[in-house]
Amino acid sequence: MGKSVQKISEHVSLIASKNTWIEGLAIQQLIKTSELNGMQRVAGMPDLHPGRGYPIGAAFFTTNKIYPALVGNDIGCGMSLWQTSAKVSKVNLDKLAKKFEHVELPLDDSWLAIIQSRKAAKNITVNGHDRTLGTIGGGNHFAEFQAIDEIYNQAALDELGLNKKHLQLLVHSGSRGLGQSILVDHIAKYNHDGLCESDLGFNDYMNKHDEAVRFAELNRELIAMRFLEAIRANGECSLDINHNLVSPKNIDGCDGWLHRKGATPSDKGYVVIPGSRGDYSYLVKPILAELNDDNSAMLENINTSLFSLAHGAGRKWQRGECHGRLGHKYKREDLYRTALGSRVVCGNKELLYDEAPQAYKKCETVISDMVDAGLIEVVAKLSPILTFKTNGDCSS
DNA sequence: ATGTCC
Repeated sequence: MGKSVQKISEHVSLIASKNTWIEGLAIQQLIKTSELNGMQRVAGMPDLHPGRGYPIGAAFFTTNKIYPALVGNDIGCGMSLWQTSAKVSKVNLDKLAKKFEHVELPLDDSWLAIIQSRKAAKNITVNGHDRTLGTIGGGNHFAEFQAIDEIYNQAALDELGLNKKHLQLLVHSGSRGLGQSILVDHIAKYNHDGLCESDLGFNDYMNKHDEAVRFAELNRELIAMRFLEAIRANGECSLDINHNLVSPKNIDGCDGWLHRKGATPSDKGYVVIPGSRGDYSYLVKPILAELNDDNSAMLENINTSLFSLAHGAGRKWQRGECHGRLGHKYKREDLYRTALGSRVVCGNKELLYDEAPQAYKKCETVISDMVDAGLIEVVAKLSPILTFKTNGDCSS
């Protein structure tokens, strides 16, 4: 179990076995970030990869101050899983792939009432970004129909109300332009110095941050609703977990702030760790310290992992270099089907290559690292059926 | 990541 937790320094750990490939630059960024003022502990997840200055796939625990730049621009980004009323056995891939022509446009006026009531219910008062509600965005964001492929813990699946016969819908998106504007405003005022709890801007950022988290949750809800509408099905949300956020947390008896950047919380119940569009995703049950207080080694792992897990398989290749690496071998048409037989809807050429399965690690290695570290139990394996990225501009 | 950078 200890083999998949690497101690990089006194307060920097990496949840990954020696065999799991992690880019050197990402480790450098992890160490650099650990040297920030007030930083108590840093934990890299097995999907750690380089970001813009700060790594992605990591959790950062500070006391007395927060670093909004560590959360990044996509405040509240996360994953939600919906069970649809549609049956897997009735899926016709050709027909299914054609049902999403309008899903990336702003929601039309027929959604106005539901948007207003859901905003009010979630205490979202910010205006000016409503046009992005219900839209997926770019990068690694997606909406993916999946089937439960293999079950390892039927009781857990029952607890979640999940049925193998039903088509599942996994949504990965965030707060779109809202989170971006909050970070840009913050950096313009405070640079990368972070904010002490006593600073005037602290509560202002945290209030805006918390609202952006709720906005991102609502965005995923509306994306799910419009995809369900597109296939004329009903659905129920099984889980919704944010992986980009900062929240108060007591760790090892110490009150502080836990920043998660591409790090899935392990203290919020069941989570889905998605593979690339050509790989399986895993529904997992985080193992809580309380359940293992008879096992000090496991407890220590849960603490050193900062109550966090990987948020995906992790990039192997940088964005932007994928077209060059794959272009000579794969034509554009080759990328609309995956090795698992699933389909891809993506109208943007660069995105099609950037998010190719080859650009990501095998999700199984990331999962087994966390199993070996005693952090999770795998509940079920989900296979992709149709991944929607964007209808996009087909000329690009 | 971004009503995206040229």
